[in-house]
Amino acid sequence: MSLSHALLTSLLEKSSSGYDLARRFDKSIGFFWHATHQQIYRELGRMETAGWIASSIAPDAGKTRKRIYCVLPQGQAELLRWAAGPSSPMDLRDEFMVRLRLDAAVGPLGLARELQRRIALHEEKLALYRQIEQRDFAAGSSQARAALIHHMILKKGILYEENSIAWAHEMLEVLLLK
Amino acid sequence: MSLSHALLTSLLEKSSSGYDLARRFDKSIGFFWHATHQQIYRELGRMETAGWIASSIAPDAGKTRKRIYCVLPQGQAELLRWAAGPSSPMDLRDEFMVRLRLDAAVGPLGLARELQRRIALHEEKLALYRQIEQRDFAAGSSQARAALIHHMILKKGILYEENSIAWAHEMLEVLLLK
DNA sequence: TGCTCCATGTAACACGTTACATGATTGC
DNA sequence: GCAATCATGTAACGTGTTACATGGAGCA
Repeated sequence: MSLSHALLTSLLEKSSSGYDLARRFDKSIGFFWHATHQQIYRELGRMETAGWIASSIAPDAGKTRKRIYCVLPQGQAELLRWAAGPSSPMDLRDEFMVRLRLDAAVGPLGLARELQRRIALHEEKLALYRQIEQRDFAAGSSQARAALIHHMILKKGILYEENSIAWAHEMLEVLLLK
Repeated sequence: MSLSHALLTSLLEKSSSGYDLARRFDKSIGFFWHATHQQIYRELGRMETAGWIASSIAPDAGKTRKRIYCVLPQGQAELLRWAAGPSSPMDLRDEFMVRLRLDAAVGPLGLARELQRRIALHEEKLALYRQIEQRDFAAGSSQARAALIHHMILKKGILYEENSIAWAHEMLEVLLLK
């Protein structure tokens, strides 16, 4: 939808190379927005052409091609312009729901195993999020606006995982009924 | 990801024209998987070429081009093959989270209004889902396996909306702090 | 020497969105 | 006759995925 704006925001937080950006992205915004390195390099190229960002050879480049990207005033203006517009709520495109409908239509497909695998994945993510929460947002510490917002974003993820696990357990009972 | 399998499943539930499929899709699987009619016609063409489905002129076509698609044994086999594989859990790609990070980075952007708009959207959807629940899955009625599954899918949507609304209210407080 | 990680890229293709176009049917 | 809806399609473009390729740096 607007990967470019997500990348711009990440670059605004910290100028970095495409590679670093890819890794940071995976560990922050990437929790709810995955992007491959190919997408990222393509977008960086476009944004540089558009004059939103500029690149320079990294101080620690040596003989490598490493370059650092930073946001130009034009890029920042574009971000603010974008942020003022409406945002469409995400849709929950979940393959597993289709499989469930198929199961309902043609009879038991033995989806319980797959559902249990998914529960394990959700629990892994939840554990990770809670670990981050304890590390970065210790209970009782007074928090600045920015920290509060980051905490709320993380909480969104935590709620989603908890929600998914609870639902999956109930679903499992239905699948195991007979 | 596998729109084709979602469409196949929908066609298996009921053979229909591309247009009807698009409308039914929007009102069932489409609650958590939107597709435009262009995507649907394209996929139908591909699946017919692949021998998964067959089309015939609709009985009520008159002078129109209306055609009915139905799933062939090959298509059904493909569905079962697909259903046996692993399904990747969906990612929560939400633009608004990026806006929040931007707000945290550069200062208040006045996102409260937009958040309130989103709360209203979530509440609309929730009301719709609950209405469907009352209509199709009346409390206390004994339910067959298929109905139980459909009910659980709907519940997934209901939980998600409730979840989103609760989170959004908490988020709103943070945004309105100062 | 060979392995892994850092760092960037090309190419091809699949999937999703938007705009535009066409013609029949239905209801006012 | 006109508008809305039914029904299907083309074209162009933007986004996302997968496979493959290149070369430097650090380490055993």
